[in-house]
Amino acid sequence: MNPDFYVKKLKRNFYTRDLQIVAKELLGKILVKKDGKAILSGKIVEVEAYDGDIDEASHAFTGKTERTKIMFNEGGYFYVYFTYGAHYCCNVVTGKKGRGTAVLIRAIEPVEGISSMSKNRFGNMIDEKDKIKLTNGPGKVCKAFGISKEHYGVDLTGENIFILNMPKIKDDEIVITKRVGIKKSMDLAWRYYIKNNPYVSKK
DNA sequence: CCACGGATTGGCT
DNA sequence: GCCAATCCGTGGA
Repeated sequence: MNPDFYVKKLKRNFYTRDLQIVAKELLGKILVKKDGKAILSGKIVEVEAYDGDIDEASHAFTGKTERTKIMFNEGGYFYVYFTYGAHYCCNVVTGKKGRGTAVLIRAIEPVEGISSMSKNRFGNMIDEKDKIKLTNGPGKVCKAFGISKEHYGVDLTGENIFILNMPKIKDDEIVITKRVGIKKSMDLAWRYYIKNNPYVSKK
């Protein structure tokens, strides 16, 4: 699908940088999950940044707890949480150890393993017209990729779940808005998505 | 110990 | 557009 020279796994030093930079640069990168022989992958098209220090909407805002402790690790780990009694959401931990920052992956454009994603989401193969519904939301991404609590704390520099490097999306192709679905710190414009991408969850 | 409510989704009015 | 579903982490008693 892509020339080999830029398709390679992101290393620790990508993730340990500043939250907002990592959030923005995650756009266009390819999330990969290996399930035995099966490979699920997709392009990250929408993210949100959460900062435990100054952001009341962040789960890390109240400090380190059993649920949030992975966010205080150095960047490059997976923070998976369960919400509304039904859905998992996945985040990429960023920054230096002790910072409590993470990037929520809100939407993905499927690349490989579309039939597996269909089964995970709907229990069977879907019509082409429904492909858009596979991964256009944070809960949907986790369902499609089969991500749940067992993936809490996974090291993204490992072999099971990782992200492939891709060329940076240009600034004029990135839309920056306020975040979605939160009731605190609503003024912060920490949501980033790829302009005109059909898999973005909301306009 | 117990009550509250959520970084959502999908179905119904 | 509105709202119920449905766990469980969190915080107050």
